[in-house]
This record gives sequence, structure tokens and C-alpha cells, in this order.
Amino acid sequence: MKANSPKRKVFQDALDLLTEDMAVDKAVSENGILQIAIDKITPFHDHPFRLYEGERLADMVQSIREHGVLNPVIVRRTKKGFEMLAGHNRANAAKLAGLKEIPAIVKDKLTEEETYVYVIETNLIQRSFTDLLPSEKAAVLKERHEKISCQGRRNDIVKEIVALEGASQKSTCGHSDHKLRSRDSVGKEYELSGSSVSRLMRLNHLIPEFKEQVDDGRLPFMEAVHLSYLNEEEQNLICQVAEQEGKKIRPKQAEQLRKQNGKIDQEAAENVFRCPEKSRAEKKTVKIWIDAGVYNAYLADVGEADVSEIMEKALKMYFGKAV
DNA sequence: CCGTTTTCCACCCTTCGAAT
DNA sequence: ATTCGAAGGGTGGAAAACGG
Repeated sequence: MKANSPKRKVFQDALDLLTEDMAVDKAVSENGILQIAIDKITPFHDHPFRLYEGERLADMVQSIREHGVLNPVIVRRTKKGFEMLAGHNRANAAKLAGLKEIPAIVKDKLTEEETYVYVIETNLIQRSFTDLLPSEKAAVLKERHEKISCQGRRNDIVKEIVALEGASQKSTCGHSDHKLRSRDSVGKEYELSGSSVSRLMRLNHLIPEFKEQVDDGRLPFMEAVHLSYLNEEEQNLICQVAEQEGKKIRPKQAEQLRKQNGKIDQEAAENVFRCPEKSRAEKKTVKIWIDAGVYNAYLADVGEADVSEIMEKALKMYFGKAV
């Protein structure tokens, strides 16, 4: 990460916000950190980030086995117990490491918006924005965007952030740059154009299945953007039909669907997938590479015209069936 | 009316198939 | 194996459309 890049700045802002808060907590109470049973903590109700898997998770579990959980997680009190705001991965790894309790800071009296800030910003500390999955980026951008464009409704949080930034003499973070449209301001923080921010934020309108598909690359980004304009029922329908037909959504199809927004029924959905695909001209020949030794042993003396026939006979024998 | 969102278009880069 | 061109995916900027 470059020393003065916008990403670095966002990272630093988030860090400031959190460390300052933690410091306040400690100041208020020396024992502000409680040991809480992991079972009592439920994941954040709208957690947009995927948990670590594979090697990364294994490393974390190993580290916790050796050193314990060094940084407390952040939770808030609920009727049944606690809700995780920051530390989903630590709690998950601690559980796998066999721990029953985890150090936690309990935050009370937070607004819904504030809790969301904790959820988003802490993840940005662990991972740089560019490493996030598309749906995760969408969630982050949404949070940043709302912070900038809906200041009236979010006075509490804006005050907190402005205070922190004012104290550390930070340059613009969108709010002070009113000449920029809000999406451009957000984009500036992450080295994205305003339109890219808009498109990314569209992913927030996708049903979970489509979000997952975008994240693992099964659904291309632009197709996802088109589909995001459909309502939930329509998206579910398309998702279901695509699976039934065993087909991927083509760019043209996604565009077509978007235009039919609001009037897609079962039939329309099926029609989209059945519309004649521009079938590429059937290939008359294919070219393959075979080992020169094999060629010399079996085919070198055979005329080119006969090779295909020989191959066909050989393959029929090999696979035991006619094509 | 003004700010935001969406659309459209030009452009760049990568991928893929066909030709050599 | 290499080269070439077409197509597709993605981006950014400007204009149009939308909404409070």
C-alpha cells in the first residue's frame, strides 16, 4: 500500500476511529474487556463479509492456539446475549481452537447506523479494499456513500467522524468537497470512478444467490449489474430458471431482462434462455496436438484423409459406443 | 431547481478462435 | 507455435432522466 494513497487514508481513518474508541473504553473502565462465552454471541444480523476459509483460517486457529485471542472483539448486548459487530473471524477461529470464551468489548447505546460502521470499518482494517469480494465492496461503498449523502439523517455518526478527522488534520473525505457528487467522493477514496461506484453499489440490490455467484466469478459483473434492476421475485425466478435450464446468463440476455423489469413471469424468464443463441458456425475440423512418438508409430504412413477414419474407429473401440 | 442515478459511448485490455 | 483480428468485459466521462 502506497504511503499516501487514498486507500491508505481510508485505512488510517478506520484505524483512528476504532483505536480511539477502544482507548475511550479502557479509560472509562480498566476492566472494559469482558470474557464472553462464544456461544452467547450471534453473528451480526446483516454481515456482508465472508468468513476466512482454508489456509487463512488454519493460520488464525493456529495463532489462537499458541497465543490466545490478543485483540478483543466488539459486541453489543441483545435480548438473548450478544451480537458480534467486529471479530467474526476471531470468534470463529477461537471456537475451532477449542476456546469457550473470548475477550470482548461491549458497546451499548449504538444506533443501527453506528453498529454498521463498526462492522464495515473493522473489516477494512484487516483487508484492503481491493482484496474484498465484489459484494463486500458493494456493502462497504454503500456504508461510505450513505455517510456522505445522508448527513441529515446521520448527524450522530457524522459528528463523530468529523471530530476525529478534524483532530488529525485529515484532508477531504467527501464531506468537505461539496463540488463532487457523492459517488465521486466515495470513488475518490478507493481510486474508483463515480460510475464504477454506482455499478458496484448496484450489487447490494442482488438476491443472496446472485451475490454469491458474482463473488465466485460464476456471474460476470456487468450481467449482475443488469440483473440488480429486477425485483426480488424476478431475480429469484431468473436464478431458478437458469439453474433448471443449466445455462449461464449471457450479456445480451441480462440486458434484455433488465428492459423487461417489472413484467417478468415464468414464461418470460424461460423465453429469455431459449432465445436462439448466436450459434457459432459448427466447426468442420479441429486441430489437436499429439505426441510425435505416437504419430510416428501409428499415423506417419497413413494418408491425411484416412487419419480421421482411423481415429474414429479407434475411439469407438476405446469408448465402446458409437457417437 | 439541484443533486443523484442511470444511460450511452468511446476506449483499453484480455481472451478466444481462426489462419498461417 | 505464433500471429492476427474479433468479441467481450470493464472503465471513465458526459448527457439524460429521475426524484425530493
